[in-house]
Amino acid sequence: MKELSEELRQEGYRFTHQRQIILEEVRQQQHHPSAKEVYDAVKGRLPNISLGTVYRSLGVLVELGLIRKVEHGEYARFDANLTDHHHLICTNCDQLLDVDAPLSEPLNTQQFKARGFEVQGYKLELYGLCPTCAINRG
Amino acid sequence: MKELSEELRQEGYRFTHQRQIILEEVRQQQHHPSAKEVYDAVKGRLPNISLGTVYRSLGVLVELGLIRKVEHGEYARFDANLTDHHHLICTNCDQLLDVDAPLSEPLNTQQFKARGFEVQGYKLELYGLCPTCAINRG
DNA sequence: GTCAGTAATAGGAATTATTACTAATAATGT
DNA sequence: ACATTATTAGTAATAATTCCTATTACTGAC
Repeated sequence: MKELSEELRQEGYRFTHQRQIILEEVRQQQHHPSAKEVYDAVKGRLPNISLGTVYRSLGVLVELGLIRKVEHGEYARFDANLTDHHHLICTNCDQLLDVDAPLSEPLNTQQFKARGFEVQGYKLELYGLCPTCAINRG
Repeated sequence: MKELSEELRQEGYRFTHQRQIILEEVRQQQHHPSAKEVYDAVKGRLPNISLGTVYRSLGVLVELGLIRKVEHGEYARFDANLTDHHHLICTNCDQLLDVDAPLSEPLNTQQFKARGFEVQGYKLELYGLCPTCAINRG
């Protein structure tokens, strides 16, 4: 895996301590943290970090493709899991979970060509019960 | 199709003039209007309508399943097209368009059961070029 | 139709995620 | 080390959405 410093410099960005810590903290969180949650986590290591810096850094990291931004509900969440996976929003407990498996049959994006659409990618969001709620509710 | 008044009463809501007009206006818009755009359109017919009423009514209509809420970007958009369809966000012109065709091969939601997920539904968002931009950019 | 009960509304204030602004700081190339 | 300039901390501004309250107007019962 390429170094963060290299990735940043390649795009004309500077490699700062804040950006390194922020990326580390997003990678450490099991769930998908919001900007505020990243901010709180980083504050333990950089007490003077500002929320604006967190937002800006997260934006840069998304742009570099080092993390993914998941827009759901009232605030954005950030995801350092770059493997091909989908998200499930539990209709019972409202958690956002990784479904660590791509589709068993990859989506054929060519099927939309006949209608004039040139599909480059897609985002699949699943709704239903997470494993815990599925057991508890039968 | 069941009447709006009946749908509302069935869930304990009242049938108001505002709610009827709001539903009509969302149905009339070709694109996917934001709450503010619905508000502006309704204001032509009900000059004293308040933005809060629009938000509350849209929420009720979503709850009744008469319209769909599409969360994308900085504000929510509303969609009265209830047919099985997906949305494409054009990476060139940033428009949100209907792709009036479900998948040629329906998504098999059972494939996630082995991992403990009880999938009830899904939302597919496509990224790429809309027909107009696809032609202009080759 | 009239009336009482109460959900819904208009209008405006409050909330809150995110972005913008600015002087001070620190990463970078030489 | 030094000059350049992107980045930061701190704070103010923005904007979508929700909340609050007195007033209005649906609704069901008579």
